[in-house]
Amino acid sequence: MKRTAPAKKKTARVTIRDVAKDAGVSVAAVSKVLRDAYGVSENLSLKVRASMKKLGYRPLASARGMRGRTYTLGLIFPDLRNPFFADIYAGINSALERTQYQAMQGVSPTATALIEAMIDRQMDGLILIGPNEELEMLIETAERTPLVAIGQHDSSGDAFDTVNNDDKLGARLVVQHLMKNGFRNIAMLSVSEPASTVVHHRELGYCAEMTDQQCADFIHIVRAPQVARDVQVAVRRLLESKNRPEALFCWTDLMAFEAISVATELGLGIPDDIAIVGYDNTIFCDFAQNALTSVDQSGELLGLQAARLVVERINGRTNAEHLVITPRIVARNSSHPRSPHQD
DNA sequence: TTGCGCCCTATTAATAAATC
DNA sequence: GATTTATTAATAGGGCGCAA
Repeated sequence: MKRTAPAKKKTARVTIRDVAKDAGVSVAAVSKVLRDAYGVSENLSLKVRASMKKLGYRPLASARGMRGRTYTLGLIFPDLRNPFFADIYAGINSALERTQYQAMQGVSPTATALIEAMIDRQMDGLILIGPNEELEMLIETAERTPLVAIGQHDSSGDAFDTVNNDDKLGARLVVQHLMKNGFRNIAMLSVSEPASTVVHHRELGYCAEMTDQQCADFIHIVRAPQVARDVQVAVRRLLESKNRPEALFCWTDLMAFEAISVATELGLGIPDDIAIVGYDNTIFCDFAQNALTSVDQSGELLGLQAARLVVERINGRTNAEHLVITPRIVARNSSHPRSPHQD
């Protein structure tokens, strides 16, 4: 029995053809208006835009993708809990505001599957934030799609662009600041897994400055998995130990807040019993109960530059740019000089 | 099951038409 | 005649229908 052919699905979607017909111009003319391409009169542009508005036309990303552009960027964040990533996101958004590009986000500590998914969906370029992938893998990805990494210090050659803050300098600034305020026995709270190049650089900076300040004997790095419970256990052990440090440099604000919480629970005064410094200068540093000294690495600027670079890559730039932003310390109560009547 | 050809939608190179 | 503006035809990757 002959099966009746299914009725041809009538696409409700308005296409460039419908717009062209309505405006009385060619589809190519509409395409040019869409892309702000050269060779379109003001008059024609107005006509086309009026028709697009009237018909509610939206360009179809997949169809644009066939010709090489979807005007979509993929952002991959390692997690959503750290408010620092919101600063980066704000920067990316403000850079894209005046462009046709839209950013789509994904969240995964191991970006590999998400990278594939975004390439499958024909994203024009990717911005990876704090990627933990092997350098090899990043380079291989960069061969397939324009790529910019924020927070990746390994030398990538020309394969992809990087945007970083000077993490070694940031850590040095912390040590210098604490020394200036009278703290010499400074421990560092770091992360064990996954160990990104960012963590590594902060540890290097901490060690280098401690050595330069003749305090190499005090160098003490505590590494905990980036899980609230594990951090609390590690901090508690450190603060309860016989040779408790005078100050604790935490590799992110998020860890510093954990440290503040544990210190408070133990009845320790901040900064008289233990000074605490974070990194990222996230909004919660300003809250009175935290008053956390931190390093500002301007997440917004990092995001803004990354977005600019990836669009440049998409437009054909092949040589790499490696931007480094200078961090600055923002002092608050958590690291003020200790009260004079302390021993 | 395989393979051909068409369709989907938007862009672009080549070309034609309009304007100064 | 030169320059600007708009059109036509070719094209992209993958899904789908149809014939072999």
